[in-house]
Amino acid sequence: MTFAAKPTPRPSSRPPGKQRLRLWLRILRATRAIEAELRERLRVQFQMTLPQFDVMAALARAESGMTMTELSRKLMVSNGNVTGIIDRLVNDKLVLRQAPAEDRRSFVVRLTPKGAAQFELVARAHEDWVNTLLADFELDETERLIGEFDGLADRIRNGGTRA
Amino acid sequence: MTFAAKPTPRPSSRPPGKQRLRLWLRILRATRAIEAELRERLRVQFQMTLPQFDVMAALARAESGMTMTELSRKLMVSNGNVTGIIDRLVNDKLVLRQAPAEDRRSFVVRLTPKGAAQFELVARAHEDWVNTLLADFELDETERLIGEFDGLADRIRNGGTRA
DNA sequence: GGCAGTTATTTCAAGTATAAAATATTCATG
DNA sequence: CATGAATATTTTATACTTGAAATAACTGCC
Repeated sequence: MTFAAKPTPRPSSRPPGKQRLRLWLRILRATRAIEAELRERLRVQFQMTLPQFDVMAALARAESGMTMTELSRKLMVSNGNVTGIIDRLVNDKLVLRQAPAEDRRSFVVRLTPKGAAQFELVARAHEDWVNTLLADFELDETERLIGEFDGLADRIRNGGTRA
Repeated sequence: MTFAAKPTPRPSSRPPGKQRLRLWLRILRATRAIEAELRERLRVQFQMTLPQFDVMAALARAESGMTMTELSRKLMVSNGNVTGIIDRLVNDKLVLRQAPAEDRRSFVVRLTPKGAAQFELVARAHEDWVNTLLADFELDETERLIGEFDGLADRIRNGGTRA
């Protein structure tokens, strides 16, 4: 049996390799490129911003609406931020706030019929765009990556609080 | 918010069109979680924003400085955006603009000695943070993912302009 | 030389983003 | 049932972000 043919410095005690950093930078660049592309298409074809679409997508999946805090956590943006996005969507009559009787601190936010109808349209296009943009990934490759990224966000969130 | 393990709805039975969308949403969430964590640590430990760090990182790698446009392309943010970030860094004496003699339209931006020294400090911490946050990925897994994400941003960018 | 077209940067308006403070409400507990 | 802690949202100040328009400077061509 032979050891590595490569001139590795020290296999056992590798210094904090830069590989994960390299991976992070690549993921970051790819994410930004995809977001830029989606943002541009949403703007040109549907006169809608990406955050607005994100909010509507979350609401479309929530049968009984969501509170501001739930939206904030789901989308991983600050709570103060959600206020402004919802304000504009309410202004455009795509979303409405309703006050639940049991807790007057909170609002439940949901899509209006107009909002739901418009979202259906946009969502179809959006899914196609993502399929095109990620066409590099074959089906089984996609499955494997889904597994590798699954729960990562939550682990980072929960692990990060103690450090 | 609860994160009950999903019942794994038999991947093969899902329409293939949705898989890439699912992958995209997971990548997006993970990226946002990592960015939030890095931003928080930069703020608390170094009183620095993430975009400012990104700019300094790009400059630290560029021996002879970069122009505004080069920075904008490298970081994939709009050109107008770079102006404000550089303004603040110049104000903090971490970066300086210098006018090249041959083209008076452009500036070359580079780190000051103070900026370079500070960046060294921050970069070490940043690398450790990323290593910790991406600790889920083993070395060979990391290598494979680097390969899969390599060039994706550029392909999206170049392919996206004509569509 | 003069002028059209391109390139580099800044400015602008609007929207997004954060953290922290302020408000309002609910809950637990004594 | 008072009151202090916790929760939900908005407000505020600052920073980031974009796309488009405005400036300024370079290039090529006649």
